Amino acid sequence: MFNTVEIKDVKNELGLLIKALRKQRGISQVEFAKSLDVSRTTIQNLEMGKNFTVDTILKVLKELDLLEQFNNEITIAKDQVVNTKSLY
Amino acid sequence: MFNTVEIKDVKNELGLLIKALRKQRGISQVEFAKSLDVSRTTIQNLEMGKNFTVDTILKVLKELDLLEQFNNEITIAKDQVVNTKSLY
DNA sequence: ATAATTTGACCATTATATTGTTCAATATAG
DNA sequence: CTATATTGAACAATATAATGGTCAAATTAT
Repeated sequence: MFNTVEIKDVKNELGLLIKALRKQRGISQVEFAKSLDVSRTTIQNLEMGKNFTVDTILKVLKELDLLEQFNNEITIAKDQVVNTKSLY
Repeated sequence: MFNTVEIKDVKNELGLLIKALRKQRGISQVEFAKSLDVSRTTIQNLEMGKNFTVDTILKVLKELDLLEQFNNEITIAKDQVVNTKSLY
């Protein structure tokens, strides 16, 4: 009835997205790892849905030129929450 | 000239966003930590811009009822990349 | 004002992410 | 087809995130 998404599933989807973006650039895990200055094991775990740190995913976003956009979105979201005093 | 966003800055902004969302709910770090089944130290580090794992941030999103939406967005993004064969 | 709560900081221990490596299976190139 | 490159898996060692605790400063309530 209620389709509750599991954290495990989200990590799997996230891994598949990163893998797809990497393949889109036509580079191997080894090359990708080098450009992020992390080990291939880290990339592999990330793509296979294992747990990992925000540092790793942010390095990925930076390499894919998505870091600035991501930062803008969370900054805007933050400012909205901060500046919106509840009226009740 | 080029305003390059640092990973450190993004973690800071992310921490401030989580903190703002928690305050919006009017709950303390202790209460928030309990509802996520993590320690207060983890919440504090997260809010103070330290490094943390995706498991932690996904627990936050789940508690804030944002996990399903986040999952949808990355799934759609993934499918777009996978199904878009380059025409060149 | 004081009392109570919350938060930032620090510390030691435990849990686990990261690293570097090897190997077999798979995919890609020749 | 064969040769090469890539990937998934497993492992031990290292780095570091998570935990549980204390304390002082700051915030909030009374």
